[in-house]
Amino acid sequence: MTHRTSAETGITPTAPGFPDVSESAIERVQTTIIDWFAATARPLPWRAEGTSAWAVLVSEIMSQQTPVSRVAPRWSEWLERWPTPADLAAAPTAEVLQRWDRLGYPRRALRLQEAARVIADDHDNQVPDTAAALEALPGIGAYTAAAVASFAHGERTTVLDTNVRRVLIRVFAGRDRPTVSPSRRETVWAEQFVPATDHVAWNAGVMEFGALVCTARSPKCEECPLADICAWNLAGRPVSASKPKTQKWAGTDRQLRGAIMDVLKAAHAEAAEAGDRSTSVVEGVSVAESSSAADGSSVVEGAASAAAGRRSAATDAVAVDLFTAPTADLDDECLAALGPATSVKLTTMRDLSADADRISRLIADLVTDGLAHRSGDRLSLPR
DNA sequence: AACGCGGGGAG
DNA sequence: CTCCCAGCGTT
Repeated sequence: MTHRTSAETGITPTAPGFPDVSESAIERVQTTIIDWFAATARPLPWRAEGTSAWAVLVSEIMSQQTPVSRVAPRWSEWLERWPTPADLAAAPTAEVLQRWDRLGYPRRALRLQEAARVIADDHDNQVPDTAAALEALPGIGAYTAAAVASFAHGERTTVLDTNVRRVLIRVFAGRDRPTVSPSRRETVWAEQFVPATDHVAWNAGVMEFGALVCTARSPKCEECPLADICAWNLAGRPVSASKPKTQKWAGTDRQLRGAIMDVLKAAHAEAAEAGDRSTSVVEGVSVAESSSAADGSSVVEGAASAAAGRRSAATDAVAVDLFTAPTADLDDECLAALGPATSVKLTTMRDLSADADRISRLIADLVTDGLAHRSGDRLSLPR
């Protein structure tokens, strides 16, 4: 029996935004979602019988802000390469970032390896089985901790991702979309919807329901089994006035950081390709000042040689230069002459003209963040 | 609470 | 083009 307050007792006023909900409505929605999930759940690879808790944890980290369709291939490769936390803990970080591929937010890969080391060292290589213990690990917040505890261990937790929040807000609060991040009050409010039994099916089901039916962009209300009870639908699906402004991408620091990481990965791959097994890698990015390339021609030469890579006789290293030249100076013909690793990204950089200062700052940030390693004027993926 | 952080695919 | 995606950590 759920303890209720507010309307029934008159002691606590119903909080605006997170209204009190009747027991019958809760039970109706729970049953509908759980039945719907049993009938229509996608066969995601990490839902297969026998998936280890570690594999579930990896899937959750990879899925943070990344569509599951892009996660699946990387997830399979990771688990084949690093079947347990100890395997990942012992891996070279350069390889970890390389195999993270283009999932985005590569810092997640670093945090995942850190978590693996904590699990291997402090938890006997076993993924913690409570949300509280999981949340203490690097890169694991409230959502991921609850999800892993529920899906991998069967703990009754409140899983509150963007999908769940949207479903609950629409069905029970009649609003279009949740706020940017869940408040403490919303989290407490959401707990009442998790059933005493079948909570794993509820957690997975309501998340899946938000991903497939109650979607953000074009919700499929015509085929929604909750259409008759959904407060948002019954209210005529009002659209909230202001939405959070979208983040720019072209020309931003984030894009440039990604471009630098691309260069480092390409250099790393090229060094590996060259069979440099003993020293393992030697990659580098040297930041060249562009002031001497005002006429443009030397910029092209420099860029071309950078794309081709440069082999150092002394170390058999591959060096890649990242130039700070204005992209405007590179016409299409010149860009076509560039190698794939550098040219593609640099062409989309709007104001790379900016400055060596900017690139230097971002490189320093990457080193600080642990995404790059600096040795003299050479930059590489971290060991 | 607000911000920074990647990258891609759908509308 | 804009929006959105199984968020987290820092300020």
